[in-house]
Formats: sequence, C-alpha cells, structure tokens
Amino acid sequence: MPELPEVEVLVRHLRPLLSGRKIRSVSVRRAKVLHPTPVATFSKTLIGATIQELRRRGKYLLFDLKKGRGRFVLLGHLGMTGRMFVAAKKEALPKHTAVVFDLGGKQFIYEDTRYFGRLTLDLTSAEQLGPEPWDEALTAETLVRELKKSRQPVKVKLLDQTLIAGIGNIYASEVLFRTGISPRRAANRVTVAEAGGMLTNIRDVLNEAIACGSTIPLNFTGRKSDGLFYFGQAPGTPDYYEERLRVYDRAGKPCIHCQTPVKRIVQAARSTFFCPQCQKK
DNA sequence: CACCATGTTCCTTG
DNA sequence: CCAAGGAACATGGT
Repeated sequence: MPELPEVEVLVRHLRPLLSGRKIRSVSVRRAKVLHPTPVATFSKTLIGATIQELRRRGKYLLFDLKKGRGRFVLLGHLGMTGRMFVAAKKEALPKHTAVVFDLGGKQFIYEDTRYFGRLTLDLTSAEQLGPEPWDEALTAETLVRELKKSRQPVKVKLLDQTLIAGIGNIYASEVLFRTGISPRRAANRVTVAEAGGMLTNIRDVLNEAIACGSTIPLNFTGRKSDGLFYFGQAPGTPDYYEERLRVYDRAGKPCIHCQTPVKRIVQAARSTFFCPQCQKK
C-alpha cells in the first residue's frame, strides 16, 4: 500500500482519531515488528503514554508521545503491506495483526501481512532520510550534485531514500515517464534542466496522488463504519488505479502518448515500466 | 509449481 | 572505506 502519498493520507486520517488519546495497554502479537526494541521495553514505555501528534517523514509515521514530563517518538513504517487503523474494541483483529494499542473506547491496530513494516522506539532508520520532496533546499542544482556521485540508473537512484525521502517503485516510474527520461540513464548523466523537470514532476505526481486520496483510493466506508478503513478499489470505478498511473503496471499496453507498447524491465530486482519511444534517452 | 508484489537491510563482491 | 548487486525477510495472489 504505501509510498509517500498513501502514508500522508493515512496520517491525515489518523491524526484526529489519535491525538490526545492515552494508550491503556499494549498487545504485541509479532515481536519482530518492534525490532530492535525488546517487547518488554516497548510495552513498559508506551503504557500510560498519550499520543500528542502524528507526523509523516518520507514513508515513516512519527507518533509524538508524552508520559509524565517525558516526551518521545514512536516510529512506524508500513513496509509493503502494513495497515494502521482505529476500530471499536469489539472488532475482530485481522489475521496478521502485529500490534494493538488499547485506547479506552477504541483500539489502534497495526496489521501487516508480510511483516516487513516496523513500529519501534528506535529512530535510527528515519534519521538517515534525505530531504522531503518539497524541501526548499532541494533544487535542480542540489539534486544534480547528488546525482553526479552515482553511475547507477536514475530509476534506481530515485528509490534511494537518502537522496529524496518518500519516492517508491510506482512513482519512480511515473516521474521518469512524465519527464521523458529513460530509466536506464546513468544518474551522473542527468542535466540540471532535466533534474529540474524531474523535481517538478516528483512534486506534481505526489501532490496529485495525495489529492486524490492516494494511488489506490482510501475507502472509509467500511461496513463497520467507526473509522475502520482499508485500501482497495473504489466502488464503481474499476479502473481508477490505472487512470492515475500512466505507465506503472502497463507492460504491453499502448503508451498514452504514442501508442508504443509500454516495456517492463528489471532494475535492482524491481520492476520498472517505461515507454521506449517517449523515454529514448 | 512458477512468478509477481507499494520496502528496507544486510552481506558480499570488487 | 565506498559503490553496487543480490539475497533475505514472509505471505498471498495469479
């Protein structure tokens, strides 16, 4: 589910549901997601703490907590399949529930089918992140300067969270398609003008995805109402997903600009989609 | 059974 | 020490 836009939408959704709420008890059903925080430390630290604010940094969720005079941060990441939501306490827990916080009347659930995500007190990974896409210090010039240091394909570099925080595999392909740059281009051969174009397209595509509720639309209408949500197809709009994405997952289908079949290649063990005609160089 | 999947980290190689 | 490539993690869908 998550690249930056999905996390942003989730944070905006959860913020009013969580801020001001106190964690009464903690249930850890899969200790792995806490790594490297030990279960005992995790529970002891969080029980009795109040969630003050919720923020996003790259693809991470930052929970600002307060307990007595102490303030600290809980770091969340959804990996590939993680979900977080607030539900009534009587609601059944999903099969792959990893952590549950009892918030009094409601419960906060972190569920993750593949358990690649994290909910931890260790902030190290978030500290390594590069600038947010909208950081004013991030310019065509600074971006090119960073790209110059690498001969990796530019598509692979876009996934480097220390370069820019938040771009994932879907939007990396989308950005290069919009900019007309081949995903195979060596990072150090991107010009300042092209970097400027990429930056504009990065901001545009992420903004658009956030605006429309994310790549795969958020559906808050869940049978059970009360804030339970899930990511899935919007009812009655079968191809909503593809209308938003111009090349990703369109291998073999005609390019929306020139009708040339979209190609799928593998870079750094991840799929890349591009139009061999519109993205010649 | 084979291959694919929105992500990150660790290990190896050069 | 660094850059780059690939495997690992764990589960499910097609």
